[in-house]
Amino acid sequence: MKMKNPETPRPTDAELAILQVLWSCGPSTVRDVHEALSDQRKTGYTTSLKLMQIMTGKGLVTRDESRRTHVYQANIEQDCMQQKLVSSLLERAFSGSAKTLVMQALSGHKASPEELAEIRTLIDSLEGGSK
Amino acid sequence: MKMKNPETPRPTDAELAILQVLWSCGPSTVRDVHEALSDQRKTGYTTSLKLMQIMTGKGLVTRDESRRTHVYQANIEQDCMQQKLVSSLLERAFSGSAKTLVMQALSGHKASPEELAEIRTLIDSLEGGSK
DNA sequence: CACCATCTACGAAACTTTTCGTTGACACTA
DNA sequence: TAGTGTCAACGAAAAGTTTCGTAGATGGTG
Repeated sequence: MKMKNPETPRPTDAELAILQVLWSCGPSTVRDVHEALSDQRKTGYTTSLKLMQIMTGKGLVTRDESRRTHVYQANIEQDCMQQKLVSSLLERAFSGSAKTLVMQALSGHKASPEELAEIRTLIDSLEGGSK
Repeated sequence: MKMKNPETPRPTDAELAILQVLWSCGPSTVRDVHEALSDQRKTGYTTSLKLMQIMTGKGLVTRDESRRTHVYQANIEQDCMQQKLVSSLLERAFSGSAKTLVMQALSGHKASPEELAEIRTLIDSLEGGSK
């Protein structure tokens, strides 16, 4: 077991798909994850296994090896990773302008009136807090 | 010159950095782009050249070869690419929930009151339009 | 013209990502 | 206990990305 960067790296697409499963299903075996992804990804079991081993090395996930069938879990909160990914995209494609990113997200994808109301509430609190 | 996908692929990080320069500076030579990136990227001139040649093959950029020094320009609008990237992130990391993405973007990065007001105006128009 | 600077093209090396075949260990069961 | 099935580990192949060295062409200068 080797220690790497204290900060977890940006996951690749395939790795992110696995994290999504771990976030939504909680600690899971390779078999569980592979089955959960079987409709979106038509790759073999050992591919999922290999990815999860690599992710363990990167610190993206941890695993319980106490039993023969290892149980994996995400090593970073979903919120935290989402924050990382948004920040990264913001820097790489939006020159840091959160406004532009939000406008693109809202104008390109329909959100329900309820969701829009929630966002409005957040904006209210941000404005209020900064005053 | 070979035709590829009608749809431009998602650019890599290095490619996106080059697109940023082309968007902000307009049509540019390899030399121009390389110098513009010289403080963020400490790679050689031929690396930038190679990337831009690859991007030409992918359809991300086009070039004017009529003179010895080729002039490159982005083959996709900045808005359009931003839309693609946000959509991609939305699917890969947010299960399609624009609301969650927007909330993460706004709560993690401060936007000015003016920007918040603009976003609010957009929300207003979205609510009005959907009614 | 001969030299020098700049540019494109080509190819290869290093690295990362994605994929899977094979092997050996382990557990269950007939 | 012998057979069957599942699992982790390993290595390697395939594909994509990033980097640069070198070569050849071109244009300008003395």
